[in-house]
Amino acid sequence: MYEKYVNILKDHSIKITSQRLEILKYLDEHHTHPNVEEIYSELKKKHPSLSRTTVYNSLEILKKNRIVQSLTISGSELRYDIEEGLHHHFLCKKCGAILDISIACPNMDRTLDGGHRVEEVQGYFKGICKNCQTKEKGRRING
Amino acid sequence: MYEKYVNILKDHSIKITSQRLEILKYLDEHHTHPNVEEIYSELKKKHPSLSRTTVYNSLEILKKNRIVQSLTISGSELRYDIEEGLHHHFLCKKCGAILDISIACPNMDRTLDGGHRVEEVQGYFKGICKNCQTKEKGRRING
DNA sequence: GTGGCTGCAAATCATTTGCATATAC
DNA sequence: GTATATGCAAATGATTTGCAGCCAC
Repeated sequence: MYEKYVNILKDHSIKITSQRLEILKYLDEHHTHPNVEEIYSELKKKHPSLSRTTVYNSLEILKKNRIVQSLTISGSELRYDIEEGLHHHFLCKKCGAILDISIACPNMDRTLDGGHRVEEVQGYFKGICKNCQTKEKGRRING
Repeated sequence: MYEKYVNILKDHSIKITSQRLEILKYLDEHHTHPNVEEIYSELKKKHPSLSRTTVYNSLEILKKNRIVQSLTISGSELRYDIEEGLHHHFLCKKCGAILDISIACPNMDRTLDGGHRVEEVQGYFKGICKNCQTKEKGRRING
């Protein structure tokens, strides 16, 4: 059950601990771009001794190994995401949901403006998601 | 001298105060994407009574009126930028500089993935800037 | 004249740090 | 057995809030 995650850690020569496995599993199973608090409080239910510090530490080492990435799209806290190929993100200003966006942006993967070497690319889109637009319409008197 | 900024505020029906004019002028004259602390400590020199709260408040009202935008690229604090047409940003992981990037990303200005309405777009690129690459080379024994 | 703005101090929230204990290898 | 990870509590840093006095309109 945890084999997949054990292997990921082994492949990167990261020491295997139950906390790291749980955090990795959580991110693999929840593509909701959770923040530290969400990961912490959710995992704390099953593993009451878990500390926030460990969540921070574990995410940091996973990030250094490019197994996860952190997003600054929300502005107030970091959000985490399993690395699964380049994709971008949409933040709904109404419900706060962060959604994966699959559009390709050309020109994103090379040297920029005369020589800046690019190592990471993140495209952030903000607006109102489909779902919240539907709700808006339903609430109005005249469509 | 402040006419330009007075007019910008007037155009948006924002009450004119010397603090707002100074902050707007600072952002117009410094395209370095400063954080609150930089704006505050720089302006404090000439206007010792200035408070951080006012810098926060002023930036907030300028942002609501789309005169400035805030960037989350640094991850630890907000950076501010005069709004001057869509452009993207590059963060140098070595020297911390944030540079304007002028490449155009197609597909960025429309409804996404079946209906999400996009109102803001920010493209963040991170890596090593041209200048820091030059320094790196100079420091090595063998090019 | 008054509602909105400024500036101060205290509060809040995410994250980091220091350190003693526990655990993977 | 030892270096590294965990967990706790305290510290830090950016931002927000509450509030009294001030100023633009």
